[in-house]
Amino acid sequence: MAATILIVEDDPAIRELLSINLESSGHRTMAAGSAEEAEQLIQANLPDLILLDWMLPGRSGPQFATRLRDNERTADTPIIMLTARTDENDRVTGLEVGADDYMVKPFSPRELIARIKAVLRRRKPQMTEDKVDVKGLVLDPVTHRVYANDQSLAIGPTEFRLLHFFMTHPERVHSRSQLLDKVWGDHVFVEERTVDVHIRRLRSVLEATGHDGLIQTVRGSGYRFSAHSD
Amino acid sequence: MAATILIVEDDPAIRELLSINLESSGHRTMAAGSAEEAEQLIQANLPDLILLDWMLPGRSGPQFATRLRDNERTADTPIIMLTARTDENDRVTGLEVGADDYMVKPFSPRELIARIKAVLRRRKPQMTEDKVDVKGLVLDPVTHRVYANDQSLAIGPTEFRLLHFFMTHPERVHSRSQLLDKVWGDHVFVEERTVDVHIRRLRSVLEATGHDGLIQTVRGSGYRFSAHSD
DNA sequence: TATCACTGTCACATTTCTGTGAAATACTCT
DNA sequence: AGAGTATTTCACAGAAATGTGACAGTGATA
Repeated sequence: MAATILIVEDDPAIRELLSINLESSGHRTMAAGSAEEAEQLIQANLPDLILLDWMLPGRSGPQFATRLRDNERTADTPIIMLTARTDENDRVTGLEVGADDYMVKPFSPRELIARIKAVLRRRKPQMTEDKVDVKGLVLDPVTHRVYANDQSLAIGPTEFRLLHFFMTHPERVHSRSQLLDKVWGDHVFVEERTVDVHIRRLRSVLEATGHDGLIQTVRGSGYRFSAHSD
Repeated sequence: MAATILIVEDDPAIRELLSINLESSGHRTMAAGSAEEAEQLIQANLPDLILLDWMLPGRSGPQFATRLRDNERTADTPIIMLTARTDENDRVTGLEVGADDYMVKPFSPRELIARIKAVLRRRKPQMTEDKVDVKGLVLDPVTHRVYANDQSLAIGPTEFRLLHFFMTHPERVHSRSQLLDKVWGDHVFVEERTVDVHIRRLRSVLEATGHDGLIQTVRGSGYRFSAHSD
């Protein structure tokens, strides 16, 4: 579950420490000393998770978190807040502001890694290696295979990612642009109509076993993957 | 099943004793007196297994083990903990922390060798001397030979290692860079496309008996060795 | 030294996948 | 029904990934 993690922390020593720890456990890191710097980095490359110090020069951590939440592009990027305080109120504020978790310094690298893992599992389920099974349709990220009732299906790379995203985020409507962001990656410039075509391709693969009904069109909004017949 | 074993132990006498014992049973050894020293050695040369003393100057054994587990590069290097204590709690802590086995000093060299063998068998299947057999394709690490339906195949060293790795880690998709790490060794810098060429060579050897179908291309991801026809 | 097996890399061939425009079809509302 | 969208479907050209054969360098061996 290698992820790209953005560290926002003004103390260079702590920044470096975090960076080394995370890198050594297989993540990629980006580091920023201020909110402004962080925004630039995010602009260039959207991270999978953000570690945000409570105290920042200029804008405060919670303020910045709010801003990230309000921005569509970063609205569902998980945030873990770091703070030196032990005040319970901070914890509340932190979570209110949309942080996913909260860590009090000093903390062990082990705990940090564990929390990151937990948060990613909760917020970015398609990054894990768990098998997903919906109504006899099974997708296994490890072997990179898709089975419909134990029969293996031939599926292209994009359709595989698309299906994986759908299966890990079922029962909810995804607009075409959301799908482009999540499945193609943000910063990718393709026509929205392209999504339709891949939906079509995915459906025709699933048709063989009748699983194409799982992908529903929500006219005017996008598509939904749902186990309920309608 | 000669392996490279790193001994991390602060008492020089015990270190030497272990080293002699292991060497005499065919293993290569590296020795470190502290966690820091150990890290340097690991950096230079990744061992196949680590013998880790419970008590170390500076960082404790379990702490170090945790760190090794968190680091991607050493995450699946087996660890055997050594301790003077007999306290059952330690055993639990040790295993919780990710150690593969646990030995109470003093122990017989015989027992040590046996445990090492057992752990390697469990964690590094491609290092054992067990024959692997998939669908009539038999690889024998001891004689360094490959048979397809009892007919011996001429196969080069790299193809042999590649096939061995595949056969001991079947069904799972391996990216080109993972294969380079595991088969060529980490720290080796070669083009990713080189993997393709060796896959080609391996396939053409297996073609004679139709076993080439076991090696599957997963477009966009890497290769997979699979017994399932598809 | 000559020979031989093996390796890594490259260039080119082949296969497969992708995104797009356009036409066909479906849906909604008046 | 008919106009006005929104989606589905198709075919295709360009792009990207993989397969393949050749080659030169290396080291071992005779």
